[in-house]
Parts: sequence; C-alpha cells; structure tokens
Amino acid sequence: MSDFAKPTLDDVARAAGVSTATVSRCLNAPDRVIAPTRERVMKAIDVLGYTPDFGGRALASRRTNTVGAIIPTMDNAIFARGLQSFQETLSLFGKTLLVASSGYSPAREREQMEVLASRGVDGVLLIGSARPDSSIEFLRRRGIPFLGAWNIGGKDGHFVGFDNRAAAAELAQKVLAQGHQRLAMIAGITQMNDRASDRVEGVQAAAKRAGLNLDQLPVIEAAYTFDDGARAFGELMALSPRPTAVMCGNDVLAVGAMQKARELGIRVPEDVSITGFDDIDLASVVAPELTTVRVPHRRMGQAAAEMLIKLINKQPVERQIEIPTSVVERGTLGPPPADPPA
Amino acid sequence: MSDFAKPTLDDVARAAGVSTATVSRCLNAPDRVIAPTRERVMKAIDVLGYTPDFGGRALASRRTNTVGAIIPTMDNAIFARGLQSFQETLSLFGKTLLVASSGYSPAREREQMEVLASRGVDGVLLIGSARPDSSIEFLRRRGIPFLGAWNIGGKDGHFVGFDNRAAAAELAQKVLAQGHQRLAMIAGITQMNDRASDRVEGVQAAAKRAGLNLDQLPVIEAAYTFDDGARAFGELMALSPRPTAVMCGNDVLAVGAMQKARELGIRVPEDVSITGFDDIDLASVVAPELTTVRVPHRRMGQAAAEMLIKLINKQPVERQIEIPTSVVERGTLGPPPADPPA
DNA sequence: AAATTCAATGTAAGCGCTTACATTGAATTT
DNA sequence: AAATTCAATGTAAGCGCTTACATTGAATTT
Repeated sequence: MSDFAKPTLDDVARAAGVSTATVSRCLNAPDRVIAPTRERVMKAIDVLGYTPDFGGRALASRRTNTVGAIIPTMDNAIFARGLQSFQETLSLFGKTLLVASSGYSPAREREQMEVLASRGVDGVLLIGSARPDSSIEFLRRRGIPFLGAWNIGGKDGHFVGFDNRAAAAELAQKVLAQGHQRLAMIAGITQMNDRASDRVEGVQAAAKRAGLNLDQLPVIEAAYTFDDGARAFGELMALSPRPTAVMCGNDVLAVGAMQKARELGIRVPEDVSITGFDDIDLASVVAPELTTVRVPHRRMGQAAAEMLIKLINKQPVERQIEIPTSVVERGTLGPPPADPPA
Repeated sequence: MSDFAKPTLDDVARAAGVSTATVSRCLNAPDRVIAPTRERVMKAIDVLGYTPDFGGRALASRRTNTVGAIIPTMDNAIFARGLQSFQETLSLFGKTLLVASSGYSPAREREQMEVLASRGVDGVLLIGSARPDSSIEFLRRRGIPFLGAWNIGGKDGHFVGFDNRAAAAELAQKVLAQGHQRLAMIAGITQMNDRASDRVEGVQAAAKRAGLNLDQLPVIEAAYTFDDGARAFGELMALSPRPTAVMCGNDVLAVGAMQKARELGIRVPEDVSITGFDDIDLASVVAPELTTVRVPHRRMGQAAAEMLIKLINKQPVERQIEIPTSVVERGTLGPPPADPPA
C-alpha cells in the first residue's frame, strides 16, 4: 500500500468492475444495490483501504454532517458535561462536533457563527437566547438550523433547557421559608446572559411575593470564578445590615463565597446561609455540602443533540423542551441566626 | 438578498468584473492582487455576502484547516482547560477544532481517528502515548501529523506535556521527607493510560530510593471520580497497618478520599496525609487545601497547538516540549502521627 | 526604438464525489 | 409471444473552489 496515492471512488469502481455511481450507492443507500454487487464493492473498499473524501462529498451532496457549537468556554464544568453528552449523541448519528468559543462576547459569538457557516455546518448549538437580532438573522439567512440550550423561553426559535427563572424562584422560596429576611445575591454577569439575569429575576420575584423590599436585596455581579465569588461575598459581608442568606448565580461563585466565609470566620450556615446553582460535582464535595439547584446536564445535552438533528432533517419538533430541575437542600442552608449582626 | 441563492465565487467575479482566479487570490494571497482590484473584489464580496464554500475549497486545495482532538472526555477539568486553550490558539491561526472522545478506550480512539481522517483533518491531537501501534500506523499511512499531549517520553513521535513520572516522584519525596513510612496510592486506571502508570512508577521509584519495601506500598486503581476515590480510600483505611499517607493519581480522587476521611472521622493531615495531582481549581477550595502537583494546562494547550501547526506546515520542531510542573505544598500534607494505628 | 522582464490578471482543467436521467434485461402482464 | 414494468446499474454533468500555465501590457533594459 503506497503512502501517497490515496484511493478514490474511481479506484474502487475500477477494482470492483462497477461504475462510480454504484460505489456511491453502496456507501449511501446500500439497499439500492443487489447483494453480490455490494459485497464485491465492499471487498474492494476494504482491500484498497478507501475512505470517502470529505471535500468531494461535501461539495457534491451539499451536506457536511458537521454540527457546530458556540459556547462561552469549555473550561467550565457548567458546559463541559452537557457538551460532552451533546457530542456523544451526535456521534451516534454520524455527526461530528465543531467547537467554537465566544468567551461570553456576542461579537465573538457572531464571528464564530461566520466561521462555522463557512465550514458548512448542518446546524448550530448556541447557549441561551440573549444575543443581537442580527446574529440570529445571519443564521436564518444562511438557512442554518439552530438551537438555544441551557435556557428556555426565548422569544422565538427553538430551545432545550431549563427554566432558570422558576428554578431560582423555587430555591429562593426555600431560603425564605427558613425565615430569612435579609437576602443578597452574587449573580453572574447579566449582560447578554439570560441564564444569569433570569436567575436574578427569579430570586427577586420570590422575594417580592414574600413581601420583601427589593431595595434591600443587594445584587453584586461577578464573573464565574472562585475569586470573584469570594470578593463579592466579602463586599456583602461589609454591608449593614449584613445579609443572612447569600444566593449565588452558580456553584462556583457559591464555593468562592464559602471560602471567603471561612477566611472571615463566618460560619455557614449558622451565621450566613449560602446557595448555589447547577449542582456540579463540587457542590457535594465542599463542607458543608452546598444547597443548590440540580440541573441534568447530560440529559439536556442529549435532548439538544436529538432536537438539532430533527431540525436538520426537517422533521417536526416542539418549539422548546424543558428539562426539569430540582432544588437540592443540603448543609449550607439553615435558619438565620437568632440575633443577626446589624 | 434572497434566502436561497448562496453566492459563489463566480457571482463575485462577475460582480467585480474580474476572473474567478483573481477573487480566489484576493482571499488566499491578497498581495498578489493590486490594491484597486482587490478593493473592488472585497466590495463585491461584502455586497453579496459571500463566504467561500468549505467543500469546494477543501476539494480544490486538499486542505481543510481543521484539526482534530481525541480526548478521553471533555467532562473533566483535567482536559477541559488544556483543550480550551488549544482551541483558542488554533483559532488564532484560522483553524477549527473537531472534537472527538474515546472514553479511555483505545478501540474507540481508533474509530475516532478514522472519523477524523475521513473528514480530512490536517492534524490530530492525542492524549499521551499508550495506544496500539496499529493506531499510530494508521495516522502515519494517512500522512496525518499528530501529537501526544499531557505527557512526554513516548518512544517515538512528538509530544507536548509534562514528565508525570518525575513530578510524581518529586511529590513523593516531599511526602517521604515528612517522615512517612507507610505510603499508599490511589492510582487512575493504568491500562493504556501512561499518565496514570507513570505517576505510579514515579511514586514507587521515590519510595524505593528511600529504602521502602514496595510490597508494603499498596496501590488501588480507581476511575477518576469522587466516588471511586472515596471507595478506594475506605479500602486503604481498612488495611493493617494503616497507611499514614495516601497519594492520589489526581485531584478528583484526592478530594474523594478527603470526603471519605471526613466521613470516617479520620483527620487530614493529623491522622493521614493526602496528595493529589493537577492542581485544578478544586484543590485550593477544599479544606484543608490539597497538596498537589501544579500542571500549567493552558500553557500546554497553547504549546500543543503551536507545535501541531508547525508539524502541519512541515516546519522544524523539537521532538518534545516539556512543560515544567511544580509541587504545591498545602494543608493536606503533614508529618505522620506520632503513634499511628496498626 | 526594439527587446526583455515581470507583475497583474485570465483561462481552464481538475479536485472526488452525488445524483438526475438513461439504459438494460429479467420478470410480469396481456 | 409481444408488450409492459421495474429493479439494477451506468453515463455524465455538476457541485465551488484552486492553481498551473498562458496572456497582457507597462516598466525596464539594451
């Protein structure tokens, strides 16, 4: 076998004594070729070590069997798990994943859309729904099916995700049920991030329903890192009156807050309750374990892949699939101290 | 602008009043076209909203500007960070990342190689060097440049990574220097995983050098999860004599072990010292903080991307690049108890 | 002023497939 | 037995680019 002459369809056809059309059919619609012929062709393919050329195939069929995903970053447990199962499911359908990252910037997201479009992806996975209309318009014009994940409720388009607002509200209710009156939030950066802003709104809605004054519900925005969570927690603890419960936009922020609490000698949950969001592995590793919202990332990734494939195949789909979440009550949530510091 | 008629090179050429070759040159070798012409062409490209067709381009140029990576799983902080920076660097060079996962199975890795090869990737990133020769042979025959990362020292081929063996040995030395005589290990699954087995060997070598009897150095292999780490730690603690220091194959295992210790009422480091490997964020979040080996994942990801691009461009490269690691001594490592339990 | 050079551009073949349409011939219907 | 049908296969165009080679004509050299 030569190192150079990569065999082509033509070589296979010649070796099997059939036309190129027949070889192509063996590959793409085997039932349209009679068994003995097919076997002969398959044998030739095997002997020559033939694999179809991607470029030729893409050009002729106008299909790439490639799906793109534009996520803020892979380097974050929030997306890693869902993306992994998205990829696994895609691979079951013979599709490959092209990964691009936006770093939470809508402009970079748009750039990546263009990169993916020019690569002829059959479909695109996006995160959430907050982005300039022009970006969506771009995909529409190109005729590329797309899907928002990790959230639902965008004004139009398809979604597979969870109701961040409702989940945050539900968690807030549990906190309020413990008797807390002085809530505070460490939110993710809400600009162009509907997951982050929905969570804030959810907490605020629940607080309002419970008769709290929203002016007394401080919200600090922080990037999703331990350090930023810790810093924000420090700021909140300097407030007067000091909050007795700090709800965080995700688990990473919450764990950062817990670290800072330890550093400041503030006990969790005796002095301050802390909650997270996502229920990543980390949440059940810290002590005390974190009260948070469980999000079935793997299930969502799989559902997203399935829906996107249906969209690509122009099969009917629901407009959105809501993945149920649940509050996980663990050690970091307790009643407020009897005599909270002013 | 119509939704359907995606403009082609031909359309641009006609609109700009030049030949298709000139348009192609504007895109691929702009300096070979005089400025006024180029501007006219660029204008036409802009007006028509033209983007080159990937299939056509790939077919004609025999290049895809796509790089593949086959990693065990994305859903693990160990790979996520390095892969993210690999991708970012690639993107700087106009290359896109195709991600495939093997789930730690050499057979699946091989399958994914075939998938990537048939997609015409320009190069492939692999993890480590432990795999059947036939897999390497496959890439060689196809003429696809490849690179092993996360480790160095494979018998041939190119590598960008760290010396797992030496790093583990260095960490073991620190443990031994504390006076521990009863070491134990919770290793990753070593089969077809050179990172895991190199770390075991490193610890064993250091122990031997210190005059310990390797028969008295129990090693339990465990998958990289908290639960498996916890389970293995439980087994080790049931041993008699009980180890006074448990070195873990990575941070996740170590944190799992710490959880179990807490559950068993075993104090860390007073009763048992625990060490990890990788220094993922988690390591400095647990209490006490984890003694571990710092691995500059981002730097490695970037170096890997740069080397792979050089390989693709047939530029000269070193055979391997070693990324330095360092031991981070933190709270989980202390001297053995004065009176260790039998 | 004629010859030469060379940058800028054009012509057209070819990359490796898919697929609409055409052909063939055995099986079925009349 | 002739006509019809239809499954199996073949023919060949075409998908949208890149690039070797050809052409053009202004600038330079003689």
